[in-house]
Amino acid sequence: MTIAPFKFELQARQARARAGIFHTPHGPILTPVFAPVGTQGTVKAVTPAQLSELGASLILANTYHLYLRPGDELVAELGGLHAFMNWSAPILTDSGGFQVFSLAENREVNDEGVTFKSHVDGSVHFFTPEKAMAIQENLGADIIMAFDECAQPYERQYNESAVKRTHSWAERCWRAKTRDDQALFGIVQGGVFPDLRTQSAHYIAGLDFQGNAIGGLSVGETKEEMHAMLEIVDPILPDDKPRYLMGVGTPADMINGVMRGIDIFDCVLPTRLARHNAALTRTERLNMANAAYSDDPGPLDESCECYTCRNFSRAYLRHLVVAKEMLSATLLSIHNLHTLIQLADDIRQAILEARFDDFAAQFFENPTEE
RNA sequence: GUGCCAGUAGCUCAAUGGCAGAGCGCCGCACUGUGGAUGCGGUGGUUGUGGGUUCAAGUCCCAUCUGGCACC
Repeated sequence: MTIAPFKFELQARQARARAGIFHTPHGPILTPVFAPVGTQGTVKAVTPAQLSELGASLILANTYHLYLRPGDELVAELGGLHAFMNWSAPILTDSGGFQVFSLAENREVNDEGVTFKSHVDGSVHFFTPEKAMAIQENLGADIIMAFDECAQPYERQYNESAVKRTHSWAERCWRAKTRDDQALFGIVQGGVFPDLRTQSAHYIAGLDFQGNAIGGLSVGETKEEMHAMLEIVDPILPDDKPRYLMGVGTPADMINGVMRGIDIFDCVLPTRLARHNAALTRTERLNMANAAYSDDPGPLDESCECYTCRNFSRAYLRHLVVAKEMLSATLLSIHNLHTLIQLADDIRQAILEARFDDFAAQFFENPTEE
């Protein structure tokens, strides 16, 4: 594995918070960054052109979903994921580990890999670390993820064997990787248990990935538990590699994450909530189905400069939501993504200008949804 | 005009003479490496109207109103 096109350049730091640039073959990622999720090769309800306008610099896609449909080999034949979905900026593919455990049925795990039934058609499949690498190489994202075992996302069991398996799989991913134009990130697991997280962070750090991720958080544990795990893991992971907190989160989660050394975030929340009628601001959620907005002529958020807030009233958005018009998902997705992307950018500027402490303090002064 | 059928929640409909309910809607909540999904909670009634029988009537009887159908 060579490291050729990838370089993480740290530009500024304040306490544990960092601002940097991660260079990839499809351009730089300015961190901290929020990555919209486009599981099936599309950020739902939003066009690539709209994503660009939002300032998205990195988006996610998913190995499990694209392998099942339309198939990674087809994507490769059609020129890879960037060409297929017409997105020329960086892409990260998740390995499918999480989905195998959260979506697939009848899974059976052993040290070799995972057998599972497709949630699409019930067909049976077998994933191994090597297979997850091969699929991700066919897809061709800039950042690819190690295949991990996310220990029963909704349980809180002390699962040391799952952590050890994740380590062995991480090493197999590292060995199986063949392309040098993709960065491979390892994933720290260990649930809410300090000793497992410590052990996992040391192991993953030792494999010298081009970036490191923290998985298995924000799956039902408390905020205190999540923060504690980040504080344990952070000093162990190499300082000169980007750190990615998988699946997180809300505006407050992002600030809390940056305070604990995180550089990259992704979350389905802004786009999922948009499809479920909610608008996100930095401090609250507005349920746009609420009758209270039926005659409200103002924008979603007075201080927001997104396309939706510049052009549409709350009353109109509420009408679209109640009438179940598709445009409601698009306009709310644009707003919600803007909220998080802009927040990441503001955090970055604050770090670069050495005022992130004040920024965070000011944020938490106001009541938030937490 | 005569006969038959039907009137129960905003809508479509349940309910042996025995606590008037469901689905949808409406109001609200949840959603964190995405199933445009789903789950949860709440609001909701002079049973068309007026009498009567009965311990007890949405239910049985009488009258009446409205709608539908059939026949003159």
